[in-house]
Amino acid sequence: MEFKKNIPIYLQIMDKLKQDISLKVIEPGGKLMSTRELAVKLKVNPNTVSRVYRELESENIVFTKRGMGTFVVEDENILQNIKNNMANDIVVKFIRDMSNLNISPEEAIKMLKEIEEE
Amino acid sequence: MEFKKNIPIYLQIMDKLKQDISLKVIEPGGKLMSTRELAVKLKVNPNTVSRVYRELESENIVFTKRGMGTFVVEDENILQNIKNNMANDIVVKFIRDMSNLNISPEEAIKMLKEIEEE
Amino acid sequence: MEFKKNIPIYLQIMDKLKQDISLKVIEPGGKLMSTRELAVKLKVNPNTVSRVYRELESENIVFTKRGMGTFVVEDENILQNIKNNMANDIVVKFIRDMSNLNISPEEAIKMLKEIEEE
Amino acid sequence: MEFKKNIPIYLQIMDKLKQDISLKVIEPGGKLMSTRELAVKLKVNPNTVSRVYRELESENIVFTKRGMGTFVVEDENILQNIKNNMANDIVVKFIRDMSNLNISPEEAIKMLKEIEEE
DNA sequence: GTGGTCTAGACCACA
DNA sequence: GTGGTCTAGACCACT
Repeated sequence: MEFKKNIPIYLQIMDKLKQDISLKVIEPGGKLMSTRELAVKLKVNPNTVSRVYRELESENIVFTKRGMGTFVVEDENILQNIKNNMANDIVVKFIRDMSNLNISPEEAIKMLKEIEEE
Repeated sequence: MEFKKNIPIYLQIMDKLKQDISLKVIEPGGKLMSTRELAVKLKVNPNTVSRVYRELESENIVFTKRGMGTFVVEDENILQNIKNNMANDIVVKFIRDMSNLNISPEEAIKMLKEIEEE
Repeated sequence: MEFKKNIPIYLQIMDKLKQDISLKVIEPGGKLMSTRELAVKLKVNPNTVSRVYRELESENIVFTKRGMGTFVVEDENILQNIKNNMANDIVVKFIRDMSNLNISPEEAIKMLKEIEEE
Repeated sequence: MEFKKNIPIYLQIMDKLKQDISLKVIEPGGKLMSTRELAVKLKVNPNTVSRVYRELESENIVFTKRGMGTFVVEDENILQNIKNNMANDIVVKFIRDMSNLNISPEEAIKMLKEIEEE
């Protein structure tokens, strides 16, 4: 995994994990890699992974069992919502950004189709 | 103008000015407010505005005449491009963000239309 | 290092670093001194060094790893080009300056040889 | 006459006048345009031209007769030297700049010839 | 400890 | 009055 320059690494890792969870690459209730293990794999500082897990926990996406590791929650609804919320946020932001440029949603959709075809 | 917390103020001012320029709120060849004037208006430090003007100049959107002020370039093509580039960046980022969530452009467009109707 | 009066300090530091990098006094991929460290050494404000690093980054000569420091790029081609560009700029300026005085390149070269022998 | 961006206008005008004087476009003892006249012609602020004349006077290249105007000195030696001094300064600076890049005068001359041929 | 940003306030050259 | 540079010192996010 390569990291983009202008976005905090911990956020990039968080997003990747959220994707994996929402797409069930990691099963509900499944165990995440240990912070140390993941840090080695991604070549980042263990503190950075710690922060990722801490933030995911505060979003109720994972939980920690002392001495056991970190696990994905089993509540299907929560998992269901992760993807929806992320997508919704992105779409809303997109509409706002375009309207700031005086570009209507219809025009925006037209641009989307054009760029998609390239 | 109120500033978001997570984005550097100078970038937010830059974006606002780019919008104003691309929408011709500020005429091609027109003069921007002086650094001090804009700083007072936005309640930021003159240095921050200075940086904005410097970066806009390095993007060839404005130019400065020593002791005279800072002006929008007169080249219509460049101005045309500002808006296009900004819009393009937004659309590309949108497609990328959605595809990271395993959402196809078609689905994305569907969501766009739904949210628009709300 | 002593600074000339008429040239911005940050430009003088930039040029010195470019020299050091192009002459491989600082290795490709190597780490620059931290902003604070260099600021102390040169007896300038950390902000001034910060600006130097920012501008070098915008010229793709160095890059920064968040919280880690600032590093010389590893692309040998880019490094090759720094020296060539700097030298080329100097030569072109020289020719232009001399021709403004109605001195042909041939005469210029003659003067060069004379002065060199002194 | 168009002005370069990074060099003070008054210096650019000074250099142009020195050239004209050293190349005898303006005769020894001849009269310069009035500050006002030159300012209009160059589309610059009269203060700027004033400064040019003041600096030229302090270099003993011109002198002012109250109510009469500004004139080029008649001393041929001084005029002779203007060109030589300017050229010499340029050559010395060139050698210094190149040696900073670890480029010997011989290599510098080779580059000069190459660029000249382009 | 690292760079990034920001404020406050100063001085300068230029027009 | 204009932008450009610099210092001093602070706070922040990231590693």
